[in-house]
Formats: sequence, C-alpha cells, structure tokens
Amino acid sequence: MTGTRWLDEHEQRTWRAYLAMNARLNARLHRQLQADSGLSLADFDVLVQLTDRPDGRARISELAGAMQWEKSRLSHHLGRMLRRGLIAREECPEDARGAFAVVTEQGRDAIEQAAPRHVETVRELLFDQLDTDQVDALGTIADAVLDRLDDPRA
Amino acid sequence: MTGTRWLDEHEQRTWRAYLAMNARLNARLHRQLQADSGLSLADFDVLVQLTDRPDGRARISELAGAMQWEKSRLSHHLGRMLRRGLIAREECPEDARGAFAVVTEQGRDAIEQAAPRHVETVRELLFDQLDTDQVDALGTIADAVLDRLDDPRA
DNA sequence: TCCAAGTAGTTGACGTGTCACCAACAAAGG
DNA sequence: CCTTTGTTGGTGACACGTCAACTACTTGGA
Repeated sequence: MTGTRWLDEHEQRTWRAYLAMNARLNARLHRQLQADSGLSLADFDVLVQLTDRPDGRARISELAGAMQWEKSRLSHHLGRMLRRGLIAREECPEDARGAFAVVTEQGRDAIEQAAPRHVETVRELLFDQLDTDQVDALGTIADAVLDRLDDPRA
Repeated sequence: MTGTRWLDEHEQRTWRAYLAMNARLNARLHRQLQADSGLSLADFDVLVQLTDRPDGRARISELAGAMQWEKSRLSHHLGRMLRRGLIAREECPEDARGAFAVVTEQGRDAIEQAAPRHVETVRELLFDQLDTDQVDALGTIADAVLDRLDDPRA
C-alpha cells in the first residue's frame, strides 16, 4: 500500500482558489436573485425545468432525474414552492402513485421577471472576466470532471 | 437602457456544465468525507484553519474573516462542533467580548484520520482528470473571478 | 388469483446556512 | 466621567438538503 498522493503547492493553491470561487460566486448569485426576485437558485432551477416543457408540467420522478436531485429533496422543495404559489400539484391518471408538478401563472411571472438580471449577473461575474479560450477551457474541464463523476467505477 | 445580454448557446452549455460539476463534485466529496470520518466539509475546513495555527486556537472573528464565513454561521457551526467535542471555547483575557475557538485532541485526531482519504478523493475526481495546462487554466480562471468578486464596485 | 418485489412520492429528524436582531463590551470624544 | 458609536459573538426563526423509513400503488410471476 502506497502513501497518500498529497497535493503539491500549486495544486493546493488551485484547489483553494476553486473552492473560494464556488463558494463566493454561488453566494453572490444567490443573494442577488433572492434580493431581486424573492426566488432562491433552487426555485429558479425548478422553474426553468418546468417552463422549458410545452405544458409547464412534469412527473416528479422525471423532474428529479432531469435535475439530478434526490426525490426527497425535490418533494420538500415542491412543498415549499407550493405554499408560495409558484407551482401546483396534479394527480396522474395513468399511475395513481404518481403526480405532476405544474408551473402556475405566478411561477411564470416570477421567473420571467427574475431571469434578465440573473443572467446579467452571471455574465458580469463570470463570463466578462474570461476570454474565449478560458471559457472553452472551463467547459472542457467541467466535461472531463463530469465524465469521471458519471463513471460507474468507484 | 439596453436589453439583457443573454448567454449564447456555447456559454449556456458551459454554464450548465460548470454548475453540474460543482454540485456533483461537492456532493461526492461531502458524502465521502462524511461516510469515512463523520466530518462534514465545513467541519473539515474549520479544523484545517485551527490546526494550521501554532496553538490550535483562533479568535472567532478572525477565523470568520479568514474563512470568509459570516460570524453567525461560524457561531452556529462552532456550537455544533462543540457538542461533538471537536473544539472548545475559551474566553479572551484582553477583550471580554471576545472568545477563542480551540481544537481539541479529538478534533486533531479526526482531521488527521480524515485528511488522507479526502485528499485522495480530490485528486481522483479532479486533478487526475486534468492535464497540467488545464490545472493552470483552472487556477487562472478562479483567480480572475475572485478578483472581480473582491472588487468593491458592484 | 394472489403475492413478492419494485416504484412514486412523502414524511420526520436532524445538520446546515441566512437574516434580523440583541446583549455585552470597547474606544473615542465631549 | 459619560455618552455615542462600533465591534464581538450569540440567538431564534426559517429555508434548505440528506438519510431512513413509510404508504400506496404497480407489476411480474407462481
């Protein structure tokens, strides 16, 4: 058995910078969205998914799969969004266990009002700081890491 | 007033890949660390900070500053770590408002036991997937974004 | 037909993060 | 000395995420 392959100083710095970027970028975007529209990033993602579909509705399991969320997480979150009137639940005729989540008018209004400023913030904080090569590199890096994360081994 | 500068398709893909990478890499690392040592990533970060200091102790505000955590967050978190015996609190003689957080022996043991596998996982999931240029690029990107996040304007 | 196994979705407990607010104290000027 | 202002750290309420357990339903055989 070999020793741990520790990170060298350069890797260490890169790792810490990456962690800091994530934490802060996320916090900034969350705060901006919340302050500006009352939506959380999670709300936003759910609404994007639902409004992307022709009739603004999706089976809950299917939605969880598409978003890579645990069903429990989605269930809790839909409950909170329901209370705020952003979505509604509907029963499924073909499968009595199933249910649909549906965007309400209020949900549509909320995301349409929130999207422009949110996108603008993403652009300002991320894309405006990078040149074309860096954007490409970021995409390539993310794809490579995602491939590994999807890999069933380990 | 100009219209929103939306993301083009390539930026869109890059942004989604970045979000997915973050979410999943973080989830994976968290699960691994938790399952392996009972520590959360947040616990780990606090312990890293404390064990990095000569006497394993830090003023709470100073710690919050170093970690870029809100004081309230740190206070809650230290309370939980205290209950589990990972740290202790000490009063500050020079400033009666102040307090120190101190790593306990148990806290030291916990992080020393946890670190090797955690680092190994970071390496497997991230650094092993990237070549030297990509690691450099990631560092450069993170630094650029952090510069903007630190910028007082906006 | 009937049951074992699987699936859809929910729930409760608990750890975590944020916000708003507060008590205790420090520091500086009158 | 005393008041004003800022700082230190904590608290309660609430949103969020995970895990384990559960209900209700479906499905694929024996």
